[in-house]
Amino acid sequence: MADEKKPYHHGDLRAALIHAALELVQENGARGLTLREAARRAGVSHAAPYRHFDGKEALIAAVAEEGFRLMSRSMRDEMSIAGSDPAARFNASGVGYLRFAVEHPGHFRLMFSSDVPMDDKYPSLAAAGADSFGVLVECIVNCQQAGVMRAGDVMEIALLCWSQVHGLATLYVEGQLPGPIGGVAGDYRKAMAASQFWMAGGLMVPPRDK
Amino acid sequence: MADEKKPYHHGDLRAALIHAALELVQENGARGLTLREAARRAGVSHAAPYRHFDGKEALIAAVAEEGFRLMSRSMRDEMSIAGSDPAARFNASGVGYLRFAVEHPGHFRLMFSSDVPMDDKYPSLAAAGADSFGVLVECIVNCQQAGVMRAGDVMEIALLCWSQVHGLATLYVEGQLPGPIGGVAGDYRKAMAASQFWMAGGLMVPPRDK
DNA sequence: TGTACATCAGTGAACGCGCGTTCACTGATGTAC
DNA sequence: TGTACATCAGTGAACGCGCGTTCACTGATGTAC
Repeated sequence: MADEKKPYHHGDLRAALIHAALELVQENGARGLTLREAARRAGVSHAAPYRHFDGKEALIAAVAEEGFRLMSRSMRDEMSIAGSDPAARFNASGVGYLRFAVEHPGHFRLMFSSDVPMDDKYPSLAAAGADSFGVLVECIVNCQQAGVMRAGDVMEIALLCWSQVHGLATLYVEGQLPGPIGGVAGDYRKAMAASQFWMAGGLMVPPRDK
Repeated sequence: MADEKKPYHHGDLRAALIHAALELVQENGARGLTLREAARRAGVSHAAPYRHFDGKEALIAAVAEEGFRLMSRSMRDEMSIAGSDPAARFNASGVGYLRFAVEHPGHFRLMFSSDVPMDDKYPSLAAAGADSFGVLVECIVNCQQAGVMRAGDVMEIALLCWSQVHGLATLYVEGQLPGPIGGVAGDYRKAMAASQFWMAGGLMVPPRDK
């Protein structure tokens, strides 16, 4: 890729820039993501990106959007493997979420950082995010219909489920977990199994009705 | 404060810098935190901070450390209000965590960002973080001893509890939540009540033993 | 109580740096006739 | 098939900026005698 004699036109600079941006985020966090360095890695002058993105913000938006798409895919992949049982699929969506975070920590971090613009200026980004959330909602509705999850406001339940998995993912990805529990969280299948146990009511002893 | 005739010595520049740094993070995120601007706000030349901090990293560490202390206090305050019942205190620790995040979103964000150095270079920061975590662990142990929480590896349980609350806090603080559920999460007492319900086994219908 | 001196907490100029963005430009590509 | 021309995708120099950090300095404070 670097040894080819360089043609004047890059071919797919847009994709190359997104890819480079990702590497940068992975390596040095959001601070490491600069237009100039991304251009450098794509083997192109620092002004070239402006042919494909309005500015830095637009590049970040594109990276985040791709992230949500990859995450949705990861969730759906796990769900397919899980088969048709609604509870298993619900659980699998969480596994997919965690797997994405563990495998692409930098990407994950950027997606949920305050650097991504949440304007109406990037509707396709918003759509990609909504789609990921939709996968979870769909799982919950299916569980409710199958009678394996209590009835109740779907959004509220989704918030709790999302929080659980997102919290796990965040703490792991930020490296905030001390050794022993870092290991548990890093093993996303084990972590999901544990949280599934929790979700099934395994943690607290329900208070007796008086 | 700004109208006093300025003495040559500041008085408590160290604290003033931490305070200014916090404002900056609150206003413009981690990117907005610069030594020069913090010095500016403290009414002092841009070189003065070097009398009190080794460099930017040390300032960030100090800010994060203060954050963990405030968070621990918030948790303990709620626990005191909750009284002596172990389950109530456990729940209150979560309320305190969420309250801190809701009331100091910028501080919270910084504390868990990858900008805070997690070297051994800042042992008091590590200690402050460990103390916060210790509050949670203590609550869990008390619940187990009182028989209101299942026995089991404390660290693993702590990880799950922490994830739940941290996820809620993070999603809220990052403004990632769409309108309706953003409201639920923003009301930290309501959110904790909901997640408490979950923890008590209210979400999934436990699978029947075959 | 007064004085010499060390120490401490600030100042302000200067450094080098990499950044985002703009601009006039040039090389490559595609299309109309 | 050839040619003129519009369009597109890059280049490279230049801009202004704010940053972190260093340095020699000076004003204020405290302490020993």
